[in-house]
Amino acid sequence: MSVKKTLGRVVKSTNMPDLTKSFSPEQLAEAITAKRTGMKLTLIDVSEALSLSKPTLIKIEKGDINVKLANLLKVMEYLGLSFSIISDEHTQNKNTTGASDDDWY
Amino acid sequence: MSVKKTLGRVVKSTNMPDLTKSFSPEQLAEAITAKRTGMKLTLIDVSEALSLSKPTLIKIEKGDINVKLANLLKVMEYLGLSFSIISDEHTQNKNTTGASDDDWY
DNA sequence: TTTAAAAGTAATCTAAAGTTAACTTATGGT
DNA sequence: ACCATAAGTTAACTTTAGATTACTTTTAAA
Repeated sequence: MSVKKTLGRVVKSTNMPDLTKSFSPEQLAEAITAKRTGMKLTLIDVSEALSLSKPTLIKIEKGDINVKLANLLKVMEYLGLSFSIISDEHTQNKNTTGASDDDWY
Repeated sequence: MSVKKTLGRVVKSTNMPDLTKSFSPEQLAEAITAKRTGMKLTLIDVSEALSLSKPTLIKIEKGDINVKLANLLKVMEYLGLSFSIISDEHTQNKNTTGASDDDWY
């Protein structure tokens, strides 16, 4: 249930977030905590597995952005989380020079 | 052209990134540089606008993950970029306790 | 309601990210 | 070729995120 298919390919499930909507650092923190607890892991579990201190993990899960990107990525990768990039507006200066390979941003 | 439709709904255009695909730090760096140059901004422009040093900006645009998350977010926000979160696998431990509000991760 | 485990906080110290400033190497225009 | 501007590098110094340790608080079983 709740998994919609289109032409045999999974497109969306009701419990999935809208990937076109940008996430705030707080939401990212919430997602990390939720994923970790969902996997029944304690902070110490993650701490030992990644050689990161508990205070640092707590900062990350509190949404504190004064952390090293490398540490955040380590945690996300360990928990099976990744990110995608969104270019906020669609009001770009559509260049005169024809569309190149990666002119979406 | 290049816009594929499935059951009448736009799914993808070649110039748009697949938001369901996770981005690597290198790709993020590329996107930042591309967006900045597309906006005709120099590193010094951004540096002065955000009170960030040039070496730090270069680290960010080189894909160096040993940077403060806060600095990366500052740059992204200034350029109109944001991120969304992806839960990598579909092999979650579908909890016995019924699906809650945000159990997608 | 104890009690143990997990979460969270605080202080100190160290490793490293960030700044500044000067320099070198592209890049593009005239 | 020349010149100006942007990009990138390097070194010395400053700032701060992260580790450690110990402590406090919360949570949830027994």
